[in-house]
Amino acid sequence: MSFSHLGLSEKVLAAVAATGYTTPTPIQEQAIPHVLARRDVLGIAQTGTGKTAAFVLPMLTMLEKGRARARMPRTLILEPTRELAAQVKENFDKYGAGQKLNVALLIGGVSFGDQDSKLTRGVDVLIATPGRLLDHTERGGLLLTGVELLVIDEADRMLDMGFIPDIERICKLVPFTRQTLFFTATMPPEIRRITETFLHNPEKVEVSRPATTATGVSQFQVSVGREPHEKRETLRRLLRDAKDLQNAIIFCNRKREVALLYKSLQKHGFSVGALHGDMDQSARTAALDQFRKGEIPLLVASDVAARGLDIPAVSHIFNFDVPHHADDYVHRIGRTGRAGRTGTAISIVTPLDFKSIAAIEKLIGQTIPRADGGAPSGESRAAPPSGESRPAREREGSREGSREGSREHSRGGRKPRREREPRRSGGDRNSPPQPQVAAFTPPSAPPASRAPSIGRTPAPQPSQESSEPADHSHLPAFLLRPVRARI
DNA sequence: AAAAAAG
Repeated sequence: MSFSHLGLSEKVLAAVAATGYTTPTPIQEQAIPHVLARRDVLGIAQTGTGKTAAFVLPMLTMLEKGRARARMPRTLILEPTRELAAQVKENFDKYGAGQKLNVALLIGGVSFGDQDSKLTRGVDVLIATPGRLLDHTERGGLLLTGVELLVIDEADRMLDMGFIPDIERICKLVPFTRQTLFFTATMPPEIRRITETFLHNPEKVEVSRPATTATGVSQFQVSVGREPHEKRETLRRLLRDAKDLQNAIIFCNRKREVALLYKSLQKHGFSVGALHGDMDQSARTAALDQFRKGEIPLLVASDVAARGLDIPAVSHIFNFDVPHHADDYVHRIGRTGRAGRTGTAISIVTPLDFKSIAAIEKLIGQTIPRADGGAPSGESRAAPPSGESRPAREREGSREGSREGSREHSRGGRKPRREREPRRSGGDRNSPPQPQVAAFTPPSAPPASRAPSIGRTPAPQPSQESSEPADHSHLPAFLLRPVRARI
């Protein structure tokens, strides 16, 4: 199976080849020919399935002919969040490098004027979030009557976010005869209804979605009391003890909590970024960039980061707060274990969260093993602590690429288990000497007094005190904030 | 109960 017989242009094939991809994903293989045949497509797929390229590549092929007129974009892509919009833009930049295509990003939080002047010059591809797009159309700087192809991405999420009325308005502004590509991860009744009005005789393309959680993701829960500081202490300990932790997204339910936890982790010396919707767009972009590049290993985030964001190599997800919606849990932990990799997802659970956890377990059809000792409900303690994710590691065999290969293996302390030193050095070869390590030694301990948690792990945990004051001594170097403060 | 998106 290769890209070459899907009907893509030479230029696009060359661009794909240049990125190193050789085999289309199922959604790409199924959708691309239909898109090129100018059919409407109903795509049921989540991010991580290669969905974005499934529309970007054929669009690039189709756009090779013709050119844009002022204020009249030829194609329009709607995304629920600014970050997703930016991510799609990057795809056009990557695959469309050889084409002199005008691609514009219309999102909130950034200069309106720049966007307007770009529209004036004419754009082939407009990628937008609904609010800012409507802002432009209402001010008259944008005409959608020339749109030949409309992409509605992450439709179910737009529904959750209350965007559907906006989408309906936008759909009235584009020609009835346009081609429409509609992507959604799920098919709730409301979404089914709008597909009937937005799409004309669509080709349905469905890829087996990991309806719940990817198989390569080891999930655990850790019980704590309800005091905020207990959760923070527990998180720090989990971060210190996690095995194979390369980077992690730490989800909170509220923006305020994101800000708070971010500050707390910073105070404790962690190299951490934050991401939520009340931050400046520039700060959002910067945080995400740094996290993607590996400059910052930890990202505290609201659910703005829960869906769709494509960060291929997230090793750990922490739910600092258990999401109240089971769906959100699935989306959050979907940020790890991507592209066949393995990952670990750990939820910090207070007594207030039992109902949510029950709902989550029901949805995903499995129980989430406890990584801690005392199960308040008087249950087992089963699982290995935190990042152990033993099954994942064994399955894995060898780590992907050498990229950051050095970081893992850092665990110390615990049982030696399977020497892998030889491979380690191999893996390090290409990476810069990484400070690191010795780190994950079972640090001078979890607040042993603190009941819950991982405290009782196989490893003998010296019971000392971890007094709130920053105790960096046991942090893996890469988790540490550089001395010279960055901002 | 909260997040996101327009200001």
